[in-house]
Amino acid sequence: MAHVPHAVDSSTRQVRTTFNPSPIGPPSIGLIRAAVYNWALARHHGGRFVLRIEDTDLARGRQEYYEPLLEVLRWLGLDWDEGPDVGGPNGPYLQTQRRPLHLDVARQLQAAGELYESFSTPEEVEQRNRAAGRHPRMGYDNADRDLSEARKAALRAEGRVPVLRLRMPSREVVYDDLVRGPMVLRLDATPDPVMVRANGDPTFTLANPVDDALMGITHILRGEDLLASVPRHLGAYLALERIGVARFTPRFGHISSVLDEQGRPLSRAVPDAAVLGYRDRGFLPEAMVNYLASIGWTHPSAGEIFSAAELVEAFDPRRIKPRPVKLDTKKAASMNTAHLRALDTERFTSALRSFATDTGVLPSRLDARQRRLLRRAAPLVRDRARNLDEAAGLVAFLFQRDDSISLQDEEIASRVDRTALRAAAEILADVPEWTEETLQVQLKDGFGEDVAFARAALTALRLSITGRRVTLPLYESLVLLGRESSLRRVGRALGSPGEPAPGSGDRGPVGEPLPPGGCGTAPPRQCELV
RNA sequence: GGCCCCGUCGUCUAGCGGCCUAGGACGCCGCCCUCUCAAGGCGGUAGCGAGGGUUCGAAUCCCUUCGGGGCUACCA
Repeated sequence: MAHVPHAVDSSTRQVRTTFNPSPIGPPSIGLIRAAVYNWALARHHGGRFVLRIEDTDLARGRQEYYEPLLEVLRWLGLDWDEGPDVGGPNGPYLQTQRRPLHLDVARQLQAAGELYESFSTPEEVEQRNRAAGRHPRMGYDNADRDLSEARKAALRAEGRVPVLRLRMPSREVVYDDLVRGPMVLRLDATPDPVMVRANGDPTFTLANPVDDALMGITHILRGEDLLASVPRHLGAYLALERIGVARFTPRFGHISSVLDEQGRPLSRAVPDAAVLGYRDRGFLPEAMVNYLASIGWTHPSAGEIFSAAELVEAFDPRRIKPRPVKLDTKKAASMNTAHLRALDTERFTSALRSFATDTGVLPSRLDARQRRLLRRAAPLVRDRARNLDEAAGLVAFLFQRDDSISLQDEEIASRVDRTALRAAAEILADVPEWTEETLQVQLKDGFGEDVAFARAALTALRLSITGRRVTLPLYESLVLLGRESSLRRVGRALGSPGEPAPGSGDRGPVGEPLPPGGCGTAPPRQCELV
């Protein structure tokens, strides 16, 4: 007979969701996607988002992965209401510190007869399965459920130490998955699971439900690999409810795994799996949240590009696709571009500035002139860079010293047509006023009808003032850089007297940051002092 | 072996019995813009795994089958 577990009524109970990662590797796409969903669910309902670190796997858990976990969540703006750093009334939030709690609950469970001592070793279980003609991988056969005290004493006398197993109820339940809908589960098809190991350690099957129960978690969105352990968890909650530790069974939702390009479950070895890597490659946090949420979830009306606020507003776990999804970094990149273009100048400038500072393209302190430069360049950059990394590259030339622009790169050097550049330099030298319009008119007039020559000259000009092939629009770049610096850079490219010739090799590398208060367009004297 | 999940263009996705000769996005291909690298604009390519039902009508419901994945631990 089917039995519906005590359901959570989200209309009367505050929604409390949780994210409980194990720090066993760099935070991955799949893992953080779960965080996004749980966070969005809590925020959607005006509930609480609880962070708990399941660091009990000492063998695999590493302290070095703990901090990156919090770092990712902070970067993405997935703020937690309870957990490490912020505390809360249901702590501690590090699972290793909750061991006394787990063991105390285990004692209560055992006293109530929910847990029993089991002496069978895995080898014995397998032997019994074979002997009985069952498949060896059938699992534990519940053989120790009703051992007499005398028998237990005898086994103990042999030096055996028992594990504590949960007595699974023999009944069917209708389990309604938050993302997959209802399914019928036979709880007794699952062998009685170990809750406390022989060495006294609690297992995940005990610790996880106990912690979630104690923390009042109402909804849990987790990986589909845990779908198979739902019966065990349901059994655990039923027992916890009976002894009064849990007041209800939370709702579970199982999200699919993320696959690599070949369709294999994403492993930590895949570089693109690491979320922080995207940040380092110039992703905007809002774009990352968008992409993460988009792995299997679609906004009902906003289209593919949506903000965190829109995600929260519309989030419904039933819209999460249950099927596995391949990682698509190109799609992620295009989303990032879309978010970048959507930024207003203010926000774009500050995003660019902090990224460029972190990557060393900009000095950590900008003077007023540099700030103005950055601000003026920002709108130009925003409409052509596809990510912050490119954006930083596009503005780099404005903050480099004139003598650090390198044309050494073969690829670049070969594109500099010296004759055409000389012609451009001559025109530039006589430009009456240094504005986009004037520059454009003068240069165009100067080149006459020869399109190929004009193209060569403009290319050479771009290369010599920026040292890069892909740049901001040329005339704007010249104006931004200023007459002095522009002419000096062109002169250097031509190898003017007194200046090192191209390829002479004594210039700093492209991208070399200026010292604080650098001198991109400052008077020559100051620059040469540096 | 058992239990469970999943299956629409290359990829992600819309679709929840007629609006679908299947829509969108990314990718890819092509074109346009251009006396500058880009960025951008426009267009094209391509899919309901298969077979049976149910129905006037199925991508949508049912069954079977094939394929992919998970679990079957004193890992989490």
